[in-house]
Amino acid sequence: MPDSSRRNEKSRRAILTAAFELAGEVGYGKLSIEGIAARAGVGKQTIYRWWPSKGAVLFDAFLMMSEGETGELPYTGDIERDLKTVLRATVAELRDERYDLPMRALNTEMMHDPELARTYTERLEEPMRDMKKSRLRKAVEDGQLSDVDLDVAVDVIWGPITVRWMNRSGPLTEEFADVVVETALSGLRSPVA
Amino acid sequence: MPDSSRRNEKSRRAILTAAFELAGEVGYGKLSIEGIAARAGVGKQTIYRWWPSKGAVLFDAFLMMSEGETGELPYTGDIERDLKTVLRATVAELRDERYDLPMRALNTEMMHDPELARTYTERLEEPMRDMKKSRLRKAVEDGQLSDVDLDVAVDVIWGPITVRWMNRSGPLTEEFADVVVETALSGLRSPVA
Amino acid sequence: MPDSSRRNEKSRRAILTAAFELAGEVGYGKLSIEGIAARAGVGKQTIYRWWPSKGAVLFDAFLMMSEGETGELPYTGDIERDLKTVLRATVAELRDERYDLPMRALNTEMMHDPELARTYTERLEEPMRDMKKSRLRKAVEDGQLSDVDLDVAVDVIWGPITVRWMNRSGPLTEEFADVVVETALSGLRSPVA
Amino acid sequence: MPDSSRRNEKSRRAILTAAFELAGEVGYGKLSIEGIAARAGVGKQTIYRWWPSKGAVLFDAFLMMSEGETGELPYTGDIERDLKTVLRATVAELRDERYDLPMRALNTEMMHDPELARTYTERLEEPMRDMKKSRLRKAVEDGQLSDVDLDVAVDVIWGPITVRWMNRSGPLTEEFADVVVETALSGLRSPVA
DNA sequence: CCATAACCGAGACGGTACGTCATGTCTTCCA
DNA sequence: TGGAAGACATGACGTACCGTCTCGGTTATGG
Repeated sequence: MPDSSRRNEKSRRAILTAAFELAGEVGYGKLSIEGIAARAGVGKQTIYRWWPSKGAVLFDAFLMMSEGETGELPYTGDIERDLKTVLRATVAELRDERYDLPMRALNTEMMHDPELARTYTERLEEPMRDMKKSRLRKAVEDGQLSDVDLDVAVDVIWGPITVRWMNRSGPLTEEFADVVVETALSGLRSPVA
Repeated sequence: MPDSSRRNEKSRRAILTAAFELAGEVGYGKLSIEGIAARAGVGKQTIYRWWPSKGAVLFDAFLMMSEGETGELPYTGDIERDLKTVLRATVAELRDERYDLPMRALNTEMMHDPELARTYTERLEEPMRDMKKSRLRKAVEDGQLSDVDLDVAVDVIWGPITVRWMNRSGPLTEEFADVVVETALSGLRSPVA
Repeated sequence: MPDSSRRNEKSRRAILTAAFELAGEVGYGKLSIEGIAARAGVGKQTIYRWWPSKGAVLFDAFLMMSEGETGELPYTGDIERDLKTVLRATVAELRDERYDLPMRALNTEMMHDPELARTYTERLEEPMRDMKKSRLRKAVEDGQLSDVDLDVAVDVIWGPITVRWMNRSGPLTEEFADVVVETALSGLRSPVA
Repeated sequence: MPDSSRRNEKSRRAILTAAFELAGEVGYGKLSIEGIAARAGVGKQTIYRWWPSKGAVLFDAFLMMSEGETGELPYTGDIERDLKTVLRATVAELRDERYDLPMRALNTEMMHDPELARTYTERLEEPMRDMKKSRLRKAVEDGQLSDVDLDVAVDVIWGPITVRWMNRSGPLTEEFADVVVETALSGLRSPVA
C-alpha cells in the first residue's frame, strides 16, 4: 500500500481540481479517469494509487472545495425566516451551473456505491445535518418547534428540495423553498381537527 | 426514420425484459447495450434503431412493467392511516432487490438526461402524483387536511422517503415511514405558538 | 428459383451501372451491395435474387460495358507495329481512372473466387485471347513469327503489362509497352549463340 | 505516436504469425483484425497502434516469414537450365496451399493500397528483382543473353507466371514454366526474318 | 379479363466486424 | 521510490453491411 507521507501534494490538488472542473464541463457520462489524469498532467497510476474509484476522487474534490465551509446556520430568533434563508441559498446553489453537474456526478456515484455513500454521509452529510439539527434544537428551546425527531424534521424540510433537484420533477424556485418551509412547519392537518 | 408498423413486437418485449432483468442483476455500472442485446437474442442495431439511449430503454422497460398498475390510493376515511399504508408499501418496494437496482439505474439516467426526466415525469410521475393528490384532495374535503398546495404536500410526504432511498442517508424502515407521515401532518411548529 | 422471363430489365441495368460507377468512385474496399442497391434505387433482394455475389454483379457490369466491343486486332502486316499499337492502347486504358478502379475491384473478386475466375475466363478472357492468338497466327503465316505455343506467346507479351498494372511494380508507360514487344519478339538470347 | 522502444516483441510476433496463419486458413474475405487479435491473444488496439491497415500487418507477416531468405539464384553456367529451375520452384510455391492464400490476401491489399504496394516493392520485390537481374547479368557476361533492359527481361520471364497464378487464366504447371523460359529466351520472331 | 403468382421497393431483423475509447494493470524511465 | 508516460488485455461503444426475411404494391401472364 502506498506510503502517504511521500505523497505529492501538488499532484493531489491538480487531480481534485481537474476532476471537479471536468465533472462540471463534460458531465458525468464523459467524466473519465483518463481525462482527469490528462487535465491534471498526471499519470493514471497516480490516481489509481490513491483513490479506489472515480466516485472517491469526486468525493475528495468536494471535500477540498468545501474545506473551511462551515459553522452554523443563521439565527435571528425566527426559525421560519431562518429556514427560508437557508433553503433559498440551497436552491440558488443547486441552480448554479458550477455546482449542479459535479453534484449530480457525485450523487450518481453514491447511488451505486454504498461504501461511498457511507463515507459521504459521515464526512459531509452528518456535519451539515448536525448544523441543521443544531438550529432546529434551538428553535425547540425557543418554544417555536415541538419536540419531534430532529432527523425526520431535517428530512421533511430538505427532502422535497433535494428530490425536485434530482428528478427535475418540478420547478426549483425560491417560492417553492418558502412554501416547503411553511408547509413543513404548519403541517398538513386541518387546524380544526 | 424507422417505420414502426414493421416493428417486431417480440424483439421489443425481449429487449425491455432483458434490460430490466440485467439492471437488477448487474447494476447500472455494468449495464450495457451489448449485454441487453445478447440477453434478448437481438442485434444491437435493433436497439439503436428504436431507442435513443440506454436510459430510454430502461424507461420503456419500467413502462412495460408498470402497465396496468394503477388506479387509486386506499381510502378508509382516515388520511393518516392511509398514508402510512402507502408509504410502508413504497418502502417495501424500494427495499425489494428486484426493484431497487433497476430503479437506481433509471434514476441515474434521468439525473443526467433532462429529456428523459421530462418524459418520465409526464408518463410515470404525473399519473402517480395525480393519484396522490387525488387522495389528499379527498382528505381536504373530509376536513382532515387544510387547503395547502397539493404538489408541495406530495413532496413533503414522499420527498423524505425518496431521498433516504437514493442517498442511503439513514435507515429506510416502516417506522421511518410512519414518523414522516405523522410529522408532515402535524407540522414541526409547537402547538403552543 | 427466379423466373428470368419476369426480370425487370431497367432494374438490371441500373444495378450494373451503379456497380460499375461505384467501383470507380469508392474503390473495392467500400463497394457494398447496400450502396449499389441505394444508388440503383433498387431493393437489396433484387440483387441477391439474380446474382450470387458482389463479384458476379461486377462481372456482369463489365460484360454490359464491353458489349459490342470487339472484333479484331489491327493488321497492317507488321506484327511488331501492330502489337505496339495494341499494348499502348491497353496501357492507356489501364491508366484511365474510369477503368482502373472497377478493373481492380473485379480482379480482386476473381482472385478469391475461382468460380468467378472461370466464368470471367470463359466469357471475357477467352474471346480476347482468341483475338490476340488470331493476330499472332496471321503473323506466323506471314513468316514473321516462329511456330510457338500461341497461349504462351500471349502470356509473354501481355503478362508483363498486367503484372505492372496490378502490383505497381514499375512505371506503366508506352515506352514500357514498346520495349516489352521488342523483347518478346527478339528474345533474350544473344544472337551470337 | 507510439514509442516503439516500449513495444512488446512477443505480441508483435504473435500478431504476425496469427495473421499469416489465418490468411491461409480462412482466406482474404474472412480475414479480420478481430480474428487476428483473438488468435494472437492480443487486444485490437495493439494492432491498430502499430499498423495502419490489415494489409500492413499481412506485409509484415510476409517480411517476418521471409527473413533470412535470400542470397542468390542458382548458377550452373546454363541460363536456360537455371531459369527453369527457379521458375519451377516458383510454380511449386504458388501451388502450395500454405502460401497461396496468404499471398493472394497480400496481393489484394496491395492492389488497392498504393502505399502498401510501394513498401512491398521496396522491401520485398526489389531485393528479389535484384537477385534475378544479377543472375541475368551474369548470363549477359557469359555471352548467353543479349544486352537488353534487365527489368523488362525480368517482367517478360516472371510476368506470365504471376498472371496465370493471379487470374487462374490457365494451368500453372512446370511445363508451362519451361515453355515460358524457352519462349522468352528465343523470342517469338521467326529466325528466318 | 380478371386472378394469382412473380417481381419489385423498402427496410427490419440477427449477426459480424469495424475503428475508437476507457478501464485497471504493468513496465520503463526520470528526478 | 514516487510519479509521468504510456503499452497492454479487455470490453463496450455506435456504425456499416451482411444475407435473410417480411411487407404492400405493381406487372403480366394464363385459366
